[in-house]
Amino acid sequence: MSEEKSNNFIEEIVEQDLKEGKYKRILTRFPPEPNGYLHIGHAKSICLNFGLTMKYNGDTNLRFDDTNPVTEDTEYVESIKEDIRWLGFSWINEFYASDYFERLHEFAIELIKKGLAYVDDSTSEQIALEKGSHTTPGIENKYRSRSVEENLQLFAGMKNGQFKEGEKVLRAKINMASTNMHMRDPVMYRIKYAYHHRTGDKWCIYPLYDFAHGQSDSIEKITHSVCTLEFVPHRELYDWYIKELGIFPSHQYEFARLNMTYTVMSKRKLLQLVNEQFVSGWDDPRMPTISGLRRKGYTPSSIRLFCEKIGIARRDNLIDISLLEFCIREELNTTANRRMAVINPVKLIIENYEDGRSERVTLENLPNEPENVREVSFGREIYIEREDFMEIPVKKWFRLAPGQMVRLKGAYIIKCERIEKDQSGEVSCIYCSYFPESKSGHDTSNMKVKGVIHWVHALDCVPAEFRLYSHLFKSENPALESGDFKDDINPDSLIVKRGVIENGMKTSPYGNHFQFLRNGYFCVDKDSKAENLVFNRTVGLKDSFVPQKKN
RNA sequence: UGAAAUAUAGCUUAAUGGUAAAGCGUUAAAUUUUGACUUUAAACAUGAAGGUUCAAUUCCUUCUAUUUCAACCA
Repeated sequence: MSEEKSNNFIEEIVEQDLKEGKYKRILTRFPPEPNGYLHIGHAKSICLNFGLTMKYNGDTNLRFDDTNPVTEDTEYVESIKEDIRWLGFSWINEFYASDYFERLHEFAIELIKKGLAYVDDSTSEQIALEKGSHTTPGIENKYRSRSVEENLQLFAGMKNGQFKEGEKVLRAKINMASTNMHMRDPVMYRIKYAYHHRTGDKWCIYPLYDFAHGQSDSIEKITHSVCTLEFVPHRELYDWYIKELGIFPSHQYEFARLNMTYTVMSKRKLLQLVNEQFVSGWDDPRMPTISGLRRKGYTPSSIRLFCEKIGIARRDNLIDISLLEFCIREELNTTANRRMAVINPVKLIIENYEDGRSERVTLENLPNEPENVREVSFGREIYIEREDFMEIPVKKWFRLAPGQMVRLKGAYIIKCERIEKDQSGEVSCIYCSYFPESKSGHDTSNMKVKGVIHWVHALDCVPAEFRLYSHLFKSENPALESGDFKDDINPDSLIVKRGVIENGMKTSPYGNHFQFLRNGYFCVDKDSKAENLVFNRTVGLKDSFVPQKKN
């Protein structure tokens, strides 16, 4: 009974290749650079790469693209592995581009010997200048015609530390007039006296992305090397190295990267938000990182569902963040236990309810599971949400207002008799009467009320901190804003509230998900302690109530 | 003044040389002890111009718009 889902264009290619017998088995790879945390855009790529080989019975390698020792770190390696596992995927091999430094070095020598690579003594500025522009071809410099022997000798010198950083590079000899800038004698190796997180001080020359990625794919015999659209112009070079080296022909296919409203996806910008402390860290719940979403209360399956829903194509896109929110609501609606929490409390006293009396009322943990219940304490003094009372109600106001009646969820119908205000004019207490025969489950009152509100017994509750998150940025596409993207940060992206919650929540461990009735889905934050419960709002409930103008 | 990629409802993704489909979002209504969920309904699309054709969103040409490309980053 599964609904037909059409293949995306990469699945079409894979099916075709399999059908034609081009490959017996496919192999993909996920190639992160360990210089930052994974974000929801990476999740799209992960779901694609691993999803492809799950669907077509192949394997996926995890390969760290660690060719730039100055920005990379093992902290990132560990977080990346954790995030992929958490998303529910497992790789068959864990590889590192640095595993291939020896091989890559041999490849470079091979190209020098073929007369296809040369050592250039120019400065980076000179090289950039000689590259020309989109409209003018580049020019060939004097080092381009060095002999094979000289190149071999100089490259050995580079490797052996005879030159300073920036003094020399190894370049491929391709075509300085190509319309593709990447083919104008791209740099293959540069000198860097930097400690590498895996190879230590063994090397002082490091290959660039283009000279490492395709060959790494080839060494691993990757059949389908999937990446994002910015790499389209690199494909010609990717193919060139593979062809000239005569190695296994991996193929590159590109899809459009994910963009999402009200957030940024560039690692550079995310790093800036962390470093400049606009957020508390990579796992701040406002970050679009996997770890941030996890802390905010997103589940692996909700993220996978999201990735499935956004699809794979080649056109630029800006996904509405409401789709992500839909995916987590849909799941949590069926799995998250209901609890009552009052985030912005105001006291309510039921004057005709005997002082000192209390009783237990029964509430469902999950709708549609009538057996699955808990008991909650009820009494004369309770807290309700400040927003559930309006002194001068708007039209179609179903909640509490002077003289108006409402049901307390799972308990009685009450009627607002009068209110009390403090010096500042704010409501400090709401006085009500209740109808004893209206008790939930035993209601003989025959009364009908439109509104049902949640509440917490004042004598049997615990204080709690609620962290209410909203969009990190004010505009839909912060990347498009001119000037500093940080000026667009939403000052209200985190609002901390102190309220109360029904008793019995003290021992909920980190990560547990709840629906706080009428307030939204929340999870226990890692900062939560028995003395100070902390809940993160994962996402609010849909709210179709739009206040009309006052009556 | 270059090259490449892309263009289907508000967003995302389908499909087809012959009635353009779905999810999200939006708007109504029903239901409801969560103004949630659920159910029902509604509105909204093939960038433009030519050409081939009985018939073009699909094929061809041109135009326009958007994105990407000149790091010793990936």
